[in-house]
Amino acid sequence: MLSIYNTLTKRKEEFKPINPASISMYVCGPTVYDYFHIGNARSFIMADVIRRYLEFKGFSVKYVMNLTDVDDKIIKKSLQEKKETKFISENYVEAFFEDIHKLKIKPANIYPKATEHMDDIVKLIEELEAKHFAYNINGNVFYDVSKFKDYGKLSGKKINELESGSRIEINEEKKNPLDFSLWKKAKIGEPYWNSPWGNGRPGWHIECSAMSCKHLGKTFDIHAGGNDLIFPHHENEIAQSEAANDKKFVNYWIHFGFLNINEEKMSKSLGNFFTARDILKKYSAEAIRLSFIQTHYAGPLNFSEDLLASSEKGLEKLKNLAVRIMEELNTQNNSGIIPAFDFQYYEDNFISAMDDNFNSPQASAVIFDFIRDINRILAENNNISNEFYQLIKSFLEKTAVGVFGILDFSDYSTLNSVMLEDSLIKFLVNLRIEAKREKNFALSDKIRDGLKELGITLQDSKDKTSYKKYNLNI
RNA sequence: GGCGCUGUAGCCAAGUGGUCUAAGGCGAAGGUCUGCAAAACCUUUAUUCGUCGGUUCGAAUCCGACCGGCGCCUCCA
Repeated sequence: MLSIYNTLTKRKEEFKPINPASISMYVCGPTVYDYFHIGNARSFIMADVIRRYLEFKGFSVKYVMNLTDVDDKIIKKSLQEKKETKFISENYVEAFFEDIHKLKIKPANIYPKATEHMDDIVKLIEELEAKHFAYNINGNVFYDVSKFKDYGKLSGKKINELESGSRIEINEEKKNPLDFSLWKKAKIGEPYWNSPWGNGRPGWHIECSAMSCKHLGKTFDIHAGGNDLIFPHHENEIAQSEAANDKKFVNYWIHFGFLNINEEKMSKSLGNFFTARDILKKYSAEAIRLSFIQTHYAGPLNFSEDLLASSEKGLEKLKNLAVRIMEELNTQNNSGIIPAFDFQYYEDNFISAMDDNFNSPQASAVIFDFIRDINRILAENNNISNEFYQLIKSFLEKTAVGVFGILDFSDYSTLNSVMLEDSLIKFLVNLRIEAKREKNFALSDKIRDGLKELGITLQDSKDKTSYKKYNLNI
């Protein structure tokens, strides 16, 4: 049974999909005014892991991630760089797709853009206006928070307490300081769209209500995003959607913890800001993913180069086993033994960890236990049948490859191929074996060191020499 | 001021009433194997879970106080 911690109820709840044949999941995507940072990457990767696990469980998932391409920050950037907003947003949309591809994030089914849903947005605001949840002041339309009686139910905030917080900027036009913009009147030089209230653009929250409803329906299963979106963004989405539709907006709210640098929130102003793009220049996507997977999604994550380096090392174990499997599977051995090994035990443990609110750190521990125990079996037995290697592979295919995305067997599939490069390596390896036989260790070491410089590592075992090519992804 | 999260080995990090004399990764030490390496395996590395009390047959896990760290309430994943 899969249980999920729901921010709305502050409890772990059994996951009951509206329609088990197709789970509806919406994740808040980026505002495309810059390359996304490593904190964004954490949310995107953990949402990806959740999505992959739901698919592992046999669900089909309709996964929607919005791209916010109308926004103050985009306008600001366009003024700074003296380029059209459309140019800025398109540029960073492209960069976004490049980065998530590099991070091995499965693409969403739909990436709706705000600029392509203006009709839906305008229609939603009109509905809110007709139901008296919205008011128009000189072309600026606001949501009247006082009309929505459940306001604050997600974030646990109360309207009167928020007002006394006094950190809210007073806007003369608003009836209540907490009221938020649904439609902003265009200023000179800003991009605008036509509407019943004049030329303008949508407020920040309305696009998500409009687009999620359009693509997933008035009520859908899962809505996920970073912790800081709980208030006001998600709170306001609920207010808009439920006021307009008279239906519960979302069944399960999932929120991701922050990524901190030196125990502090990463932010541009603190100067501890890293884009995913920059991190990817130095560390593999798999190491980034494993670093995140080894911390629970809801808690804070202390990010550092040490963390990535330690994940990179941990990954070696997994890769070494994968290489070995692929080598063995390239030989024909169907007559060997099949050692006793309870694959089901590991799979059951993996599932029960992930079923418990996606406890990926525990599930990753199951994979590492599996690797250790399999390596022991491989060390203790000779002449193992390919069938056994196939079973190992299929466990890893389901877990490390399928759910976590930290391994890709296709990286190793050409390892023992008949390609020229491999033939040459084999030739040198055989030359070295001859040298070793003649106790000419100076020559054998020279060959090994020479290959090492080219990124090829040799490993001797009792009866043969295998090799490993680094930088396979590059 | 309001709301919420958090403090577990050298580092990262699960576990939230008994199977915990506490998983997993990194690091460190020793060993097996090897011409030497590498890889892999084995052993060791927290009698203890911020501090002090309480509840309980039993607590890292519940309650209270205290000390420390962080976040949200304003754009933010």
